[in-house]
Amino acid sequence: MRVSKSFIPTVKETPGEAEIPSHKLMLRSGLMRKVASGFYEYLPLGQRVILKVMQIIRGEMERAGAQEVLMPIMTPAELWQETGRWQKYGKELMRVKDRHERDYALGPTHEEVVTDLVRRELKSYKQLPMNLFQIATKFRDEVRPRFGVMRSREFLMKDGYSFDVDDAACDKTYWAMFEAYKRIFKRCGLLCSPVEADSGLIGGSFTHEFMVLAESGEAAIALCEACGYAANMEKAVGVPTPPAVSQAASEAYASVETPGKHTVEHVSELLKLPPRQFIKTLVFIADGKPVAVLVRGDHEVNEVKVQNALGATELVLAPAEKVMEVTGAPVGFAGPVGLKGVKVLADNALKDGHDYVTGALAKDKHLVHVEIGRDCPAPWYNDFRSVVTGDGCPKCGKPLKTGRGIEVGQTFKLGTKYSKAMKCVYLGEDGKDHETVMGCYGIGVTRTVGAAIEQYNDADGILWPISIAPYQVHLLLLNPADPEVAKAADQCYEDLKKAGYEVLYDDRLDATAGFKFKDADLLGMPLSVRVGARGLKEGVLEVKRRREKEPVKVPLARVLDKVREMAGEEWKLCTP
RNA sequence: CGGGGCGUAGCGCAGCGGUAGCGCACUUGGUUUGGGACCAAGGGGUCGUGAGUUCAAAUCUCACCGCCCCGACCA
Repeated sequence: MRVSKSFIPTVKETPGEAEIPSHKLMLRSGLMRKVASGFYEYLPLGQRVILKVMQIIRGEMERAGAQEVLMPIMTPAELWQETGRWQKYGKELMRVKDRHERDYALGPTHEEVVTDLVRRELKSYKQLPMNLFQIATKFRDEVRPRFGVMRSREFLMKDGYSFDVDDAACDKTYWAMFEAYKRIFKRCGLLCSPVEADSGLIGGSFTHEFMVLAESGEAAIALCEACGYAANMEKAVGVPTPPAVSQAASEAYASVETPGKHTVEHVSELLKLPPRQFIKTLVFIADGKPVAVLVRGDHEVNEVKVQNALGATELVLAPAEKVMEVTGAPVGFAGPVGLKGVKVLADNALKDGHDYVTGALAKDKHLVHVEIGRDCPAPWYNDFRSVVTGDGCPKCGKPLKTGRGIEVGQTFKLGTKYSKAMKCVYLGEDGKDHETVMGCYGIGVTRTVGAAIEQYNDADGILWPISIAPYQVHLLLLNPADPEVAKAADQCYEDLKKAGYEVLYDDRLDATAGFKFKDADLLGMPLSVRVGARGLKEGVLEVKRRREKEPVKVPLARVLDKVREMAGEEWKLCTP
């Protein structure tokens, strides 16, 4: 493609609306433009990247035995009512009415639609397994769209759904999809790790999120570099650092004055005892009932874990008045000793410690030398806290790291949740009806593009992995006014195309060499070939990898070889 | 939905009661051409919308709309 004939509106200055690198660069490099908050137009370069990601996904899904279909974006309300999600999905579900006032939802995901399709066609176990996917536009009316394509209201998603005869068969499909996902992201050139994630209240199911590590990621994760364990913070388990005191206190607990000190930090300073020796007591309201959760002073309560353990549908931190009512003291002085009428949960990390400091259930007072079990009833121990840096890996014990990630895909074993609600059954060998066991598998296509940029950029622009780069080679004509140079560049363009490369040829007459270099860095094609009068005098062109600082001078006749060699290096980075 | 910020030329911004500005981009001509060239001449605006205050509003007041950030939320 000749730049002179193409629609690639690059801009020098970053539009004010963009905050994170991928968003800034997608606008600056002319990949997309915004129509309204959360809605974007993808321009030719952006669309090429999207198509490449889609092709990789298609290839791997088919390789793993899934078949592509296309379902409607607009879906009848009745289907959503069958599973209760017409209500449950809330405002995020975009709803529209047709001229007859019938309700529809613009699909945010397609479990209902695909399950309806399959139940209508599925008769016998002989038709299973069935694994269908589509790549289509999805709508989610996000409360706060942000970061460009990272959280938009309309986006491209690959969504796949599998139907199996039983749990074991579903597991097999699940792991096949899991492997396919690893290959997909690797082929896109992404460093991506599957992490265990919270599966909410759906019992017996499990799920993995595929995370691209990036500062700007919205999800917090914990990972072990030693053994590869990785989990979403909602789910991650850590081996706590040892307790401050491992010997039981010999003396009875005693009250100390701690006027105005209502945080662990402040009391810790006052008493000159480490936060690890504290019991932090938080009061929550779970489905209307107060519960107290105890964690060590250097730990934080993980609300998702508490909620799951209680089986509660709603969990909120208790307001100050409620804390007063339950503990008889203002916020900051709660403790387990003498606490009555409340269910008490304690994090496992408290189990091995002794001689704790805790709130005294009275204003400006704390207790020291507290022994759980001696001074208060033994609470319900479980994992109720979030992993912190320094915790040990639950698998290998090495230190865990915490970081942030962008969720580009998720695999989910659904079980019979939808097949039961929608009666998606098949006739088994035994002559009886059985519910299908389902899995669902999503990939945010547009988000994957953003994540790639998030992972690969520098001060000058994007560094595309070759597998998803809009073009593989960026050819720069540096002296367009010089007929010799122009001729050589034209020839090079033809040669590269003939050799099978996708070439973006900057043949513009009105742009200076410097301008073209800047554009090339911004656009980020993995390889560039520079044709200039300077080099031509010596009979050479310059070939450069975007990731390298300096170009390599190559004799005219050897340019194709050099490009092939460098392209080969780039492809290695995208090969599973 | 709560808190904060911003809407002035395509983009980035200044102006903050008295004639609408700057840089980049764009058009034309000329000189240039290896890291976002230079000179000259141009084109482009109901200052987000609507009310109000005032002799006079981009500027002050109110309402609405839009956009961005933090939070809540995210099968």
